[in-house]
Amino acid sequence: MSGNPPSIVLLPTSSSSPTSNTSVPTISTHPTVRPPLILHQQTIQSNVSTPYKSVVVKPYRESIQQALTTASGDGQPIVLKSNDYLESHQPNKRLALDSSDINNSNITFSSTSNTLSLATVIPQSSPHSTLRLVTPSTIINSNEISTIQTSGQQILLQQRGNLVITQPIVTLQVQPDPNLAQKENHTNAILFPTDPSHTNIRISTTEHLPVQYQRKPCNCTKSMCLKLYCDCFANGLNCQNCACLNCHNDARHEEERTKAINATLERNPNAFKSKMYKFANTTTAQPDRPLKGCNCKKSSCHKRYCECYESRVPCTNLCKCIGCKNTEQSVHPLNIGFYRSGQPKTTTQTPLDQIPRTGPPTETSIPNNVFNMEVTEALATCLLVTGQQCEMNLTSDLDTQQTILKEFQRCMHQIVRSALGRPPLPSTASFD
DNA sequence: GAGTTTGAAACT
DNA sequence: CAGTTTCAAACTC
Repeated sequence: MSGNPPSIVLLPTSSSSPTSNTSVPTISTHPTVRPPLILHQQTIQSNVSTPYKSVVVKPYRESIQQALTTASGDGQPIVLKSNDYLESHQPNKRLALDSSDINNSNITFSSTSNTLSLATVIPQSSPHSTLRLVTPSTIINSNEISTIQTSGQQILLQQRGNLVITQPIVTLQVQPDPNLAQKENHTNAILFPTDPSHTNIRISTTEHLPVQYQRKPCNCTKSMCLKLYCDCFANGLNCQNCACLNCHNDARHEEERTKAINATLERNPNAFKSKMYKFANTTTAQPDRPLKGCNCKKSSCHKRYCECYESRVPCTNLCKCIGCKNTEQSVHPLNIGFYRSGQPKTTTQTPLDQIPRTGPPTETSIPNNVFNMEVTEALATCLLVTGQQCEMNLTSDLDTQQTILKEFQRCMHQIVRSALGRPPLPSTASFD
């Protein structure tokens, strides 16, 4: 590690002042006693969809100790006290930092011997501190700029040890080393052999994610992926595993990328926001999620050329389309705003919650055609999403099964009540 | 896989 | 603001 004090360089982002000049503001942090880290954990929206790299965990206590030690800017090691409370190890827990963490200079990081760690101290009134490891100690290849790419956001460890956060939201997924799982269950104080193969960053894929959570690689040839033509860029993401040519939408062209972001925002302050977002039951524009109508002429808004159609939202009076067939009636309510970013679905609202009540109620019988393809697909979607949420919440297999079964039960009740024309039961589903 | 169509974004 | 051009994705064959 060089003699330079650690510093955090915050590049302008879409959520920071878009009109600020393009020079890079630098915020230096010099933690003295303990890393002045306050992280708030936030629920990750289910539109988190992009590939991320994961890191392998060292034993928890050791990693925290290393993080705290190396994070000390004044060279004084911070030693874990016996009464410091270590948050239980949650290997796949997703934590998010946002720009306020940076702006308040309450993020710190450690980098020494090519390792990167982040730890948090959660202030409490008691004399105990709660320590949370954000990233485990991770060996970084010092020969090149190393990047932890997470959900399209990234933390960039430059060779001098500066930390560049290029997006306001940074999510990190920490993947447990299967070899460690048993040891850590036994005790988190066992030292882990410093085998680099266990600590190198490795890339995981999103193949296990449902299709709607996967990001399609772009194929740009002329825009350098620095125009809104590029879907990656438009979504505020760096290109990754794309087939684009002459791509500048990556960490190596951060300066250009930042300029492009600023230029785009100057032209269109609503760039990088979901355009078609709407809540399922309202057409009211949300304050920072403007509705935008389509302008289709030939597709009848029934092709994916139409952004409304692709977003599975019916066209509204904001649209200027001609010959529109993408109406409230033609868009199945199960699909309304469900798949795309800015999902309206809350943890208590699923596609099945949106099933319209059909037909006149009969007391005990339901129509034969209740289980049509759409209902079946919606049911499958609910169960799939439930499973996905469990996965993201690190729910155990057993609990996942139970949760899915409960969701199935709830869906069946919902379907039957819908078929009988009865109001839906208040949903109590929660996957926190 | 190549060529065409489409509509959003960019440009004038 | 309107018209035109550029672009990348969707679509067709």
